[in-house]
Amino acid sequence: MNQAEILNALIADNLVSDPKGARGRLLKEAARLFRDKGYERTTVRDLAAAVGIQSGSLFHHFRTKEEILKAVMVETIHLNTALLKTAVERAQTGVARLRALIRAELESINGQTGEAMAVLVYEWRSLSETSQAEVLKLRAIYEQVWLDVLAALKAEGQLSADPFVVRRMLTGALSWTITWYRPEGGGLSLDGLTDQVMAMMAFPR
Amino acid sequence: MNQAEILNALIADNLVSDPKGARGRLLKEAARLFRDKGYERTTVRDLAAAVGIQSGSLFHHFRTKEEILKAVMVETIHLNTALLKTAVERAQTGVARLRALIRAELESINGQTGEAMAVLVYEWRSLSETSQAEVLKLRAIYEQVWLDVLAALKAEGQLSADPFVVRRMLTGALSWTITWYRPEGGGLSLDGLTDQVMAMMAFPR
DNA sequence: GTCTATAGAGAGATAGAC
DNA sequence: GTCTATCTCTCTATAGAC
Repeated sequence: MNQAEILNALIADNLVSDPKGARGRLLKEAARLFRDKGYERTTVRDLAAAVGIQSGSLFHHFRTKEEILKAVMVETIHLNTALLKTAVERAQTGVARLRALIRAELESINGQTGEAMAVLVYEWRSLSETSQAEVLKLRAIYEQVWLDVLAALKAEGQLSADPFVVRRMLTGALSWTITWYRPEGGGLSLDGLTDQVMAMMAFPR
Repeated sequence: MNQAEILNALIADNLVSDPKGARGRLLKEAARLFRDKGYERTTVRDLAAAVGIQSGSLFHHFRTKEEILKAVMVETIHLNTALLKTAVERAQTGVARLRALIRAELESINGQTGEAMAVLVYEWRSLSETSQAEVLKLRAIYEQVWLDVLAALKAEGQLSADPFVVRRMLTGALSWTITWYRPEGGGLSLDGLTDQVMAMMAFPR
């Protein structure tokens, strides 16, 4: 399954909105605005204008502004969990699986769906506590993919640090790339960036 | 110079407000509130209540709410640059200097001044562009301390990845600890956490 | 499903008394 | 230097016409 096929399967299962529909288009624009200006500084008027309607019309699709934020986050996790699982299945060795995860997460953050991933990380506090709990449940599935790979590496003796700590450090390091890495810049490619991360990490020999 | 002496020297130079004075107390509370609720969700009424005055009285000390955010950031950089420089001066080898920097930054983030460091990282977008430029100049001094140590390590052949990329990855990884690391928890100490970061990193042998 | 119009709440900031 | 009182603006959300 390639990226487009994964997306289509998720749309068919109603886990992700069709980006061609009204809801999908709004969520895409919302993710971009939330990332650029932050959730609090983005007004419902901004959101409506981005899809060419009046602010009152938004509330036909979503009951509250916060519901939009939550939808962005939920759909982002569904999509990226699917992408992550596919990436890890293809790799054959422990180290290759780790590399595949790093590559996939860098792509999620800096690729087309990157706005939404950044929102997930940096707008967490703007979500109500009940919504946070809901999104956290979905996020746990995503995190488990990472932890399984890291725990296997540790068991093989390829990793000396604690898998939980390693994952958390990588979460911070990889999500932070959105603030400085510019894939268009011609300099470092996503593969090159992945190489750099792997080169930083210790694998006992 | 220990931590208290460094702070006193900065207060004497008017680079950091005395935490016993009105301005210093407000900035301390502001940092805590901005970290917990975010800058946008913290009202001037919240800020005033935290130091026991009415919201109108705030504007005798600061012209705008944003000026408070900027002051938090500026004083935080001054303090932590001084702490970082002191930490690196004490270490004797390249790897020891890197360890000292990691330890110092983890302490800045998770110690007493941690709220302010988190504000610096996560509320950046709330600062006006002109203020951003000003704070960025100060931040560059802090970053240069890191880059000098990493470049020396690279020259020694102790580091295979690019120093700029390594620093950025560490920025993300270390600042992210504020979201999950709980020093009081009894589990991992700051030294233990530093060990984990060092254990993750590759130093060619 | 989108429009216009607006309700209702809360925000940052100001003015003048003390 | 802090108070009370309040101005003005902007925000989210609602109501009802089309």
